[in-house]
Amino acid sequence: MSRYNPKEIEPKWQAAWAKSGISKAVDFDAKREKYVMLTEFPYPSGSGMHIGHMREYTLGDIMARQKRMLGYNVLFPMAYDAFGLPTENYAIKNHISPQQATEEAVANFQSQLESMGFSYDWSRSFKTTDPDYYKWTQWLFLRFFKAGLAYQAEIAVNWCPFCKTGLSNEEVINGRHERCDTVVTKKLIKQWMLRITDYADRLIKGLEMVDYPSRIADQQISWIGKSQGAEVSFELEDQKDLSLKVFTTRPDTIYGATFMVLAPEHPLVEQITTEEMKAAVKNYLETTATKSELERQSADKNKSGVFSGAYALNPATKEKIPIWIGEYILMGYGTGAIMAVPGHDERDFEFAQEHNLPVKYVIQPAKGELDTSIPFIGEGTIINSGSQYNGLSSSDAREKITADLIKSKQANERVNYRLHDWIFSRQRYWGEPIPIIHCPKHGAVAVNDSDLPVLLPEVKNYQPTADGQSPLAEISDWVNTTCPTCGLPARRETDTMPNWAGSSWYYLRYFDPHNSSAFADPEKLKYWGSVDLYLGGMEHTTLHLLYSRFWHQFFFDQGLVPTPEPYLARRGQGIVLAADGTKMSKSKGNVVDPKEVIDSGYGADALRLAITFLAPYDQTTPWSPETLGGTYRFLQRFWTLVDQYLASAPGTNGNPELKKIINRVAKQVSQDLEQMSFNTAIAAMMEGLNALYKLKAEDHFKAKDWQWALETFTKLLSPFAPHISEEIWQRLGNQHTVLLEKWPGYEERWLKQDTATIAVQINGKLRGELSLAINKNQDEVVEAALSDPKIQAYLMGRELKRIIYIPNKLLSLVV
RNA sequence: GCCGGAAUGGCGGAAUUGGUAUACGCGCACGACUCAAAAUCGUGUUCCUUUUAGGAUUGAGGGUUCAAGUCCCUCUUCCGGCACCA
Repeated sequence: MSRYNPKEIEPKWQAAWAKSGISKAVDFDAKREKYVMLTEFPYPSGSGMHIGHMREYTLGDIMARQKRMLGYNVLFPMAYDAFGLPTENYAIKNHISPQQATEEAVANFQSQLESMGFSYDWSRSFKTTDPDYYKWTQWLFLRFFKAGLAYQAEIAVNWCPFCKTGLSNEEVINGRHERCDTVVTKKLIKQWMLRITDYADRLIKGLEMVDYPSRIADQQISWIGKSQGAEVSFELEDQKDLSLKVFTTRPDTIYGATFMVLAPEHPLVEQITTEEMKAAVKNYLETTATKSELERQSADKNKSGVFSGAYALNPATKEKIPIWIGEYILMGYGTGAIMAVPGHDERDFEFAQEHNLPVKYVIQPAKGELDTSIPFIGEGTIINSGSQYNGLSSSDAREKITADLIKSKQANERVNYRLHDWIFSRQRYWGEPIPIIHCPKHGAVAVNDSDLPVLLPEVKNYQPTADGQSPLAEISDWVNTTCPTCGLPARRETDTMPNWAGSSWYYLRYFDPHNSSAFADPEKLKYWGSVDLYLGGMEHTTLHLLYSRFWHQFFFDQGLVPTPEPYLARRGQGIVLAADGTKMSKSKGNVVDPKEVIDSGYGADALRLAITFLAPYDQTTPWSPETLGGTYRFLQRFWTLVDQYLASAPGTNGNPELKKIINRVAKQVSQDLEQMSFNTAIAAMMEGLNALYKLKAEDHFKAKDWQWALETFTKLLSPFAPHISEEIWQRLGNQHTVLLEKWPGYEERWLKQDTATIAVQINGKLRGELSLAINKNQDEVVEAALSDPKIQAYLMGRELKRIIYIPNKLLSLVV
């Protein structure tokens, strides 16, 4: 009798698999179908990974392993996304270099991943910080630059005072930097930008050709925030040479525009403010400027404002309307100015009340009275708007008024996006240098492709500076260079790329990780194509996932990749919370370290099963150590059953029950894996094992199919718990690995039952059960039911009105 | 406020898409083994009652149907995303 001891068998098989290279993907393999399975590559931070991170990797590993058994040429790689703020901040805190911090973290991550037994093709691994890799990140950036999609602009960016760097909109969550939780301020700096807004429509449309869950697609669509409307010009009363452009989705309400509001940062504020109002406006601008983004958003949505003293002319009514300045108008959206229609917009209504401005209603609800104590937001019938529009429905009026304004050249159709261009520079050390040289004569010039990579110099001092300059600016022998165009002295760009740069194209590098003459060989790009299944966190939906789709679509347009979308299917796993239902975090001390679980004796297999069995993969669930006990017991029970079998004499009898049990499990597990219903697949195996135990208690391994049954069960278990499966497979007398065995099919003939349990309902209530031979017809079943004394009692003296029979399942009698 | 998702035993969760609600696991109870405990094995476990039986039950209320966790209407709560976006 042997004991199940994961500590002994797991390291043994991990070493054996590494040696035999069973996880290697084969380029251009013609024999088998290919399958590209990706899980997001991790950011190697100092604190290591907890079991929550392992959920994604475990699920990916199960899928990859099963696809191999189904005969696919599986590409299942892993790499490290090592540039970026957390590593750098960690290095600063611990007084080590980011290079060293990265190396240590990667070593730790690697050993964590290996201890889980994941079947990655490690020969395709890399770090985004490898010069061989970021050479191509820089090269790809220059494609954007040469296509005019990377440009410099001086804008007020989100500035993290802790990390001392500018951030993209996507990195600011509730007014805070998503990496360090510091409240973000605004700072005016010259930034590199990527024109992601050029791809806004494509990013929405592209979702139609991929299989993403609706919550992911919806989130991207609402982040892009497309809205259709018109840009209307308002003339200024005293300065006829100037006009004020506003964006509106409701041109039908233009007759109700009784004032205008500009964002405090609007460029026209200074020009239009009258002498008398100068002091008040100046005062107002100063107060709003000191507020952080968070304060400005959360200050009870107040409707503060100041009158500029100037007036505009409403193009529809030709009336003179006052121009105000208010912080509820955002410079970053539309034109940074609005026509205020207090009768039909809640915010404008509040502003009008606050500052005693007139309210005019131009739409009447189709039903009921107009309530003039609140704004009316809905659709209805036009009133007070000139004879050509009055009486029209508001939607018809919207079209007609827009058309008329366009005809008189007072408006244009316009589509607005909430998405902004991607702020792409960081004033930090630990990132890819932006491969640009600033020449006094030629401006920003691309580094020659042949001079790539622009190596990140190793320096002693890499702390961020408060003045908005990257620490690279202080390294004069690196900064000073010559212009690639004219050879005159010039300066290197000192900003670096955000950590989203390297991750925007890494999946392409897996296809050809060691190529030194191209980011990937076009033939390999063609062979591997797109990622078939991409598993990752929901938190990346509007960050990495959106960014990398944008890069890919641009590459497609440039002819660099053969596919229009990078990821054919995306699935997002749910978060594993701590046992108390809160988020696992190092500061709370509730993090569960996979290594500790493994070393405590449960082993990787039981942990893999527990993570998977916990709940549906896409559901956020608290971790439960008790589940781990359950999955360990399950493995142990399987081990013991095999052990008992090996100690028994070879069987000779036939027993179809074995065929039935195993076929049932094979069917359930196969179907569940197809639908990624991992938890029920494990439940099916547990049920199967229970049934095997019951059978064993009856026949004591006398049946001759036990060898086949146990082997098949091992195959089914192997994607989930590979170590124990491999060990048992060998103990059952097999020489070669179980991991490349053919995935077990199932035969329907074994799944057929010879008796059916038929539920009998009377007036919708369950009143009895009949155990009958299968496929009886309705009359036979009714007859059987009527002869059942229990059912007779219920039918006594009542008339049978209706009979509904669902074959082999249910008989419903209505009396 | 808007857009998604969810609510099922003491707990995590099943339910072939309208057909026997509570699979599987945890926990708990009892029993076996043991000097004892742990481990292991076996049995039971939705709730209520007047317990050879009956009744109720999938967040609440209504509806459709022979039949509803599943479909329709109204509402509550929770989670995620967006949010002064004109």
